[in-house]
Amino acid sequence: MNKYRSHTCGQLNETNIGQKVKLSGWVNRKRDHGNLVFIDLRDHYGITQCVIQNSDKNFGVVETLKPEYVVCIEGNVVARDASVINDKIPTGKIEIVIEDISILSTSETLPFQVSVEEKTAEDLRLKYRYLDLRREKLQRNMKIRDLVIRSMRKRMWDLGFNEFQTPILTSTSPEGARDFLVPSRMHEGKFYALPQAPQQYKQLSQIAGFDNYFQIAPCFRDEDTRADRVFEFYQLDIEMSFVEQEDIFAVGESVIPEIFKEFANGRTVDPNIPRISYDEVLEKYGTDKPDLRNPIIIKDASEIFKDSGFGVFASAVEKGQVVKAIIAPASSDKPRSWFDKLGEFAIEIGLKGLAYMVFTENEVKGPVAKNLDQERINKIKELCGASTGDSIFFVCENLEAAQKAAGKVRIRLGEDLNLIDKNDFKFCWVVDFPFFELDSETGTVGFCHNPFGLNQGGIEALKTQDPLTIKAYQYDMVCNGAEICSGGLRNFDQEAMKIAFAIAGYDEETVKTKFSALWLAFQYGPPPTAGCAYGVDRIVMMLSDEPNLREVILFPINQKGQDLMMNAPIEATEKQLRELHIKLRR
RNA sequence: GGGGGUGUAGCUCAGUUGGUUAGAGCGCGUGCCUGUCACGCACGAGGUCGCGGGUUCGAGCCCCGUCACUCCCGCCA
Repeated sequence: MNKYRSHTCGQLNETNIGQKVKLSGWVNRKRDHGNLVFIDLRDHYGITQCVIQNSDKNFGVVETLKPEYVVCIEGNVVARDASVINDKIPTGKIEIVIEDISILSTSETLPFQVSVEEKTAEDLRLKYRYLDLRREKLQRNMKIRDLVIRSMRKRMWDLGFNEFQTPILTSTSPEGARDFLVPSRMHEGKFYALPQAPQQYKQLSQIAGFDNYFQIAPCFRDEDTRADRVFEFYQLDIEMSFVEQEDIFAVGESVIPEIFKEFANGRTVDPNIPRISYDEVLEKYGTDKPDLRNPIIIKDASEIFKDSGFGVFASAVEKGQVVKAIIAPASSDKPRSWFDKLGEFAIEIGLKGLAYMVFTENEVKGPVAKNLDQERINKIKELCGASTGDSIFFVCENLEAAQKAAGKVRIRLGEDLNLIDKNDFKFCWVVDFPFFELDSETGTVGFCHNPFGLNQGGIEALKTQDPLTIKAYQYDMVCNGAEICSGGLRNFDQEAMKIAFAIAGYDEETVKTKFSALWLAFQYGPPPTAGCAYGVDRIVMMLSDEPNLREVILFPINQKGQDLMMNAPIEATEKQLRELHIKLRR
């Protein structure tokens, strides 16, 4: 028995009755009955009730205890009388009769209660994060985080992958997010960058011949935060050699959905993981990260409205716009106000309004139906698979805007009509992302994703096709409407790269300097490689059923990127700045 | 950079149409209580109503400005 404990606070049960034990932990609660005091002693593992009578020599000490004092208690494990058994905790059948107690440390009055799971202001929780972490929910979440990461590593190792650590102090990368820069002391005027991802390193590891690489890799991006986006986060980063797209999928599918199953805790995991093209998800779900739990599928009704009596849509279609139809199952009995609210929602998301028709028992109601002949109404009904009791909403815009808006309406209807099973996980791979995209500000063509990605159709496509129609071997894994993985096959043909970079507006010299390491390495026998990266924090967030990343990160920053506990960021001293050759502009 | 929400006791919140001394639960303090487990009972302390200005006989409440936190858009290959 060590000085502090023989058992933990979650360990003792009937089998220990009669034993003399030693426990250490925090005073979760004290219930003082005057001549009888109960202490709920808490540690990471659980809570054990300790009791003392006024006849005992230590009674006075126990009476002075306050919440969150740390104490060491020695005593006998005794059975609780049947009438006072606590079924809520595993140790509820026994209690410790205190024979000796020492106070290891004391606590001031708390800024918020640890033993009560009550809503607490975010900044207060973050300032006293170590107190917040003592609470049951965060203890549980951090435990899940550990187990998930442990499971990831084990599964990757079992598949024959090696984990390597890539540098944190590295070089800035020209494309992508804003970098965090670290000034160099030894090289005046030069800066390191923290990695947005180990992208180039992992490709170089494959050029180095390490066939299967993975890493639980820290990544840093200096972009505004969100509930599901923070400055620093972890990826399960993967790169493989001599593989095709399906090989990457096979690895992902034998790791990620399996981990979801492992931590499902009563929830279900759909074993079917469809591959859906980028074009198709936009058409059917109006987003590149569809929530497949939502059964609504968007349909294109442009042809039906062409030359129809519904003038607004007919003329819009004539001008090249499209009409998207979104079915709202079993909604015909919704009050007028429900339809009005959806109209307001439509305006919020930038639409002029939301047309709809309602299929009731005897008639078709709603603003669209009045101006449409029966044949067209039937066609729409058939198109959407609608029947009596359903309604259909219509969005009319140019293609991209219509898809996006219809996607938002689809999500809204899914929530409103309670169509989503919150206890289910549904995955899919979104494949065939575009290789190039039009920069909305400059109007020029640029890379859609990794500039070293492989395009479909090879050099031939690069030379002959309209760049914006070229697809990439680029894919995302999506779960319940959240992107949890992104990856692609890599280009390893330097000739093709030159052409691709030229289309994106880079001359060879620029590529050579900006991506010097990869560019040089590609001259020395690069293998075909592919990879992807899974968002570890997001996966833990989903498995913990939390809406915010801060709930699954040990010491998170706030929305403004400050660590309220450590007080970061903070001004540097004159000496530090001098050493770093930095002069502040005031 | 833009939009929404919130800000009242240590914590979570209520506060009516602008009207007396701003309330509740928890926590905290004191006392009582031998079977509680969110113990109970009694008493008590505790307030720059985020901050600044304005309207008014009178502002927690109305108006203007500002700050903090949070959610979203932009941004995030």
